[in-house]
Amino acid sequence: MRTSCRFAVAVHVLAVLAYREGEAVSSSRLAASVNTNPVVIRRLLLLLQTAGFIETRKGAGSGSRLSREPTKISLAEIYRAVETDEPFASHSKRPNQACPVGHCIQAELEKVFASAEAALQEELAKTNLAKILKSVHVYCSAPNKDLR
Amino acid sequence: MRTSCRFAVAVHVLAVLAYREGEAVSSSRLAASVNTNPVVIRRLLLLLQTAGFIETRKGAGSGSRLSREPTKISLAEIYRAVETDEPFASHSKRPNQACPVGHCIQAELEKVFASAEAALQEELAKTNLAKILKSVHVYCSAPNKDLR
DNA sequence: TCTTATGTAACTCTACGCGTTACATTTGTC
DNA sequence: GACAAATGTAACGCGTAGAGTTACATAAGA
Repeated sequence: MRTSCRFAVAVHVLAVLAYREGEAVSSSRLAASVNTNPVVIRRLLLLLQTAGFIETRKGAGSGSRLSREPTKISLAEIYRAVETDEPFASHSKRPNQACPVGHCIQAELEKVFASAEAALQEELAKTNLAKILKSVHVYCSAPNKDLR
Repeated sequence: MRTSCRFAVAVHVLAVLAYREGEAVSSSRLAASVNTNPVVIRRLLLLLQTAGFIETRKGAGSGSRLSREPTKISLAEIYRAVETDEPFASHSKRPNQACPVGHCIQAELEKVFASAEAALQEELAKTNLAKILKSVHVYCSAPNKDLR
C-alpha cells in the first residue's frame, strides 16, 4: 500500500496554524510539534502554499499563516494538495492483450478505482479543518500553554 | 501513496478463473495473462486461498479454480484479502505531546482515516467478480479463442 | 518412474519517502 | 550597513517494500 504520511502531517501543520489564529509560525516550530526535521516541513509547506491554504514569508519573525478560514479548508482538499498518487495501482506491466481478460481488465479496473477514490474523497470532504481544531480544543483544557 | 498492484492483479487472476468456469488453471498460464512471473502469481494465490476464494491442487494438469460463485465475491473482500496496509499512514514518529495539537491530532486522524477507509470499502462492495466478468464478455466477441 | 505443478526460500533491482546537512537568498531589526 | 532569522532548494544517505528472478524440495497424476 501507499504509505506516505504527508497527508497526516499536512493536517497536523494546518491544525497548528489554525490554532495559532493568524500568527506566523516558523518551520522549526512546526517541525517541533510534528517531531521531524524543518526541511521536511518546508517541503510540505510549498504544497500547501500552491493549494492556497497558507501564506509564507521569509525573514526574522516570519513563517507561515493560514490564508483561508479553517471552515473553508476540507480534508479532501488537503488530501488532493499533498497526495500525488492514487491509493490504487494498476498492473506494473501491460497485461497480455491476446487474453480476453487481459485485454480489457485494466479499463474495468480504472472505473472501479475511480469510483472508490471518489467515495474516499467524498468522505474526507465531510470534515474540514475547523472540525479538527474543535476536537483539539475539546481535548486541550489549557489552550494557552506554551506550545512549540 | 501506497502503490502495490496486488489488488489489480488479484482481480485479474480471479477474473480469469471465473472466465474458465471451474477449469484448473496453472500459475504459468495466469502469469502469461497478467504478464508477470509465475512465482508472483503463486504468492498471490496463497492469499486468495486463505480468503477462501479458490482451491489449488498440485501435480500435472492441476492448478487453481474458483471455490465460490463469482457473484459471491465482492471487490471489497478481494481488497481486504490482498491489501495489508491501509491507504493512510500516520506520523512516522510520535508527535510532540507537549503541543496541544500534537497531543491529540493522531486520535482525530485515526477517526478520519477509519471513516474514509470504510467509505472506500463500501464503494468496492458494490461490485463483485461477476460484474467484472460480464464486462469482459461484453468486450470480448470471441470468448473461445485460445487464451494463455 | 516421469512429468507437471505448487510452495517457498533467497536474492537482486528499483523506487520512494524520510531525514539530514549545507548554503544561497530574503527580510526584519538594531 | 551589519546581523540575525527564516525560507527555498539541492544533494545525499538510509531504510523499506514490491516486483521480479532463480532454484529446489515436495506433491500428484499419467
